[in-house]
Amino acid sequence: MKTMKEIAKLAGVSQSTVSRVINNNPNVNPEIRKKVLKYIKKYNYQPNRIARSLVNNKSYLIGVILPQISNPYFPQILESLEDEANKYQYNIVLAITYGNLQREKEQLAMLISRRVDGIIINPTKLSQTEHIKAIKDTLPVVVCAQDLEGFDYVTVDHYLAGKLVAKYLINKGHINIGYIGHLEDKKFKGFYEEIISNNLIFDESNHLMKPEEIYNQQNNDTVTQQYELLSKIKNNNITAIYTINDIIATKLINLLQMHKIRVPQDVAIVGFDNTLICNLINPALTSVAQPTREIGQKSIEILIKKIEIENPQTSNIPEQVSLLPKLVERKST
Amino acid sequence: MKTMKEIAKLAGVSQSTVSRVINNNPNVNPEIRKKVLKYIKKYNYQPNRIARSLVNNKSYLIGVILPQISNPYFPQILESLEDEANKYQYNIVLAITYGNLQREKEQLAMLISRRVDGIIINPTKLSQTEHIKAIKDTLPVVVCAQDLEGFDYVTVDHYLAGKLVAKYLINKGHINIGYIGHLEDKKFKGFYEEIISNNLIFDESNHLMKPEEIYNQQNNDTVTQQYELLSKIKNNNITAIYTINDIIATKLINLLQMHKIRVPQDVAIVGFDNTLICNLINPALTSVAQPTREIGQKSIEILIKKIEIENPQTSNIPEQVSLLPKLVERKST
DNA sequence: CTGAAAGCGCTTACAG
DNA sequence: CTGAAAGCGCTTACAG
Repeated sequence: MKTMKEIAKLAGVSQSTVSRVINNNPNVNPEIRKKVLKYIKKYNYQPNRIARSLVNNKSYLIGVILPQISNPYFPQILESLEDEANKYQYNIVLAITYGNLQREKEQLAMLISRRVDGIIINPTKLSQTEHIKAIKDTLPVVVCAQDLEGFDYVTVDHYLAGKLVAKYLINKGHINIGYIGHLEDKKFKGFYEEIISNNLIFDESNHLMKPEEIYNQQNNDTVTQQYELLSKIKNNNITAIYTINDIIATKLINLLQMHKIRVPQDVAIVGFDNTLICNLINPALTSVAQPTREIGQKSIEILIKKIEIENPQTSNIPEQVSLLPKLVERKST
Repeated sequence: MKTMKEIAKLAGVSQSTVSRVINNNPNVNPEIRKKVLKYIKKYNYQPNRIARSLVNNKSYLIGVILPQISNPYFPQILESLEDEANKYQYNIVLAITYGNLQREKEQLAMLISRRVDGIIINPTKLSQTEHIKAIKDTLPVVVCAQDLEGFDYVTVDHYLAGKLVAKYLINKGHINIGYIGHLEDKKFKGFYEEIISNNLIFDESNHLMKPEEIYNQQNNDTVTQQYELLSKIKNNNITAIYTINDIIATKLINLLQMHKIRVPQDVAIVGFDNTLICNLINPALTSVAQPTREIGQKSIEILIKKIEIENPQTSNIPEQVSLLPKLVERKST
């Protein structure tokens, strides 16, 4: 691979001039520009962006840290991040943590060492983020698809999503609605408050189980305590169930059908994430869609705004965006 | 962020010495090393890898070019690539082409300009690869999850996979087996030859349709000419169908069930890729598993071997690895 | 419009 | 064991 110096020599000009041609600096004699371009083309010269980064103190690289990408939800976001970053001439260095906090720290150090211009992160553990906080005054950081106080973030509004599901099901006439998920989840909070504000009841008997009791994400295995679940549904006259993701919802539908409980006639089911699974199963699954494309786009937009701003101190108020969820209705409700 | 020069000044030593400490060069007085390390820790100094890359002419970056990652198959491979690269201290720059050849060329130029040490690519169009060939004498390239003559590659053996499916179905007693896919596909070639070598028949009536006739990958839409398909199956007494991916297989199962054709009693179905969908639908889908983890690992291993070899000319024979497919039997057959 | 020179933050012979 | 110096491939004032 030729260097700029070699191209300069071949064209009989100085390195400065070649640099000016490469960077479209108008102060170049058109004749000379043409000659230089000829040699650039002839040797298929590509300027070394590493050298350029060193001079400009800017890598045009964005580090993206994700816990995993085998769940179909993250690839959608990653694709959107990559696509949007490209529009601004940035590229993505991918760092996966596999749910391991130590690895997240190492990946963070690696990205800093590589002098990425900014970082997009979906934190591995929302309760342990000191190491991320520690760098955010040095390097722009945007939290993606999670809301984390003190940070810039872009996420779907989980609280509203919960409300949306409750409203929809109540509107359909359901008065006794079950939930499979964690009670601390904001997806639940909005759901719960909507139920209560409609003078309906949600107590322990409506909290059917935790997600890990029906499906083990690690080894992809079903671990249901079936009979407990089924009796809870029957004994409490549950007619609709809100689940925290499409996989859980699908496992649930299979289980119910196996026991001759019809979906949606006996029990309606709502999933979350609106993955491609929804259209593949029978009945097709009603699910809450996250605007993954917008999440990716907005994350990049905010990050690049922070990168290219002159004095970072002025904009100390974090930009926090909660996008609207959308309920996609299908046959399961 | 501090520089090496500043750390040197603080520690009262030369920059060379700090460099030696950073690089674990044994020729450093233990006392001095300790002192230098103290300042490195104190200021949380991280050496600038961009500068290092410029000196060493080595970026420890691998470019990965994929057509997309929203299909659940690619993330598995990408995860494996990232994980394996990390073990060798390399990181991944992600480049997605979205099935666009022009974009593939741009991404390739970008990666060259960034001076990645090597490229892993799943080509967007197998019929148009001149631009990839053009760079492979300059930069190590490994083709991933495809077999492309003239290149190093790592893939599952599609031919064997086809044979495997045919053998399995014939062994189950099926004598009239349908296929949904393209006839040029190697997945079909092995399948076909196995059928023929068992003195069974495969003619036009067994080629049920092309994949794009049952499912449009672009807009995620079902476009079946249902009646044509159903009558082909009935009129020809097809009792088993081999499809080229799990999504098509699932669409097919839904269609059959809608028309009261039972799976597997009336028609057995085999998918391809063994994605998470297989366990979610009813009946669970028998599918050909690709060893995605091994594909990723082996791709990185070969690439890094090529990167770190002294004279690239000697190893002009491309390394081509075809890994064994595995048939995962479930309820659909 | 053009070129010589300094400098980005490192590594690495070389001399001592 | 240590430091001064050259150099990696660029960009960018500066002088002309």
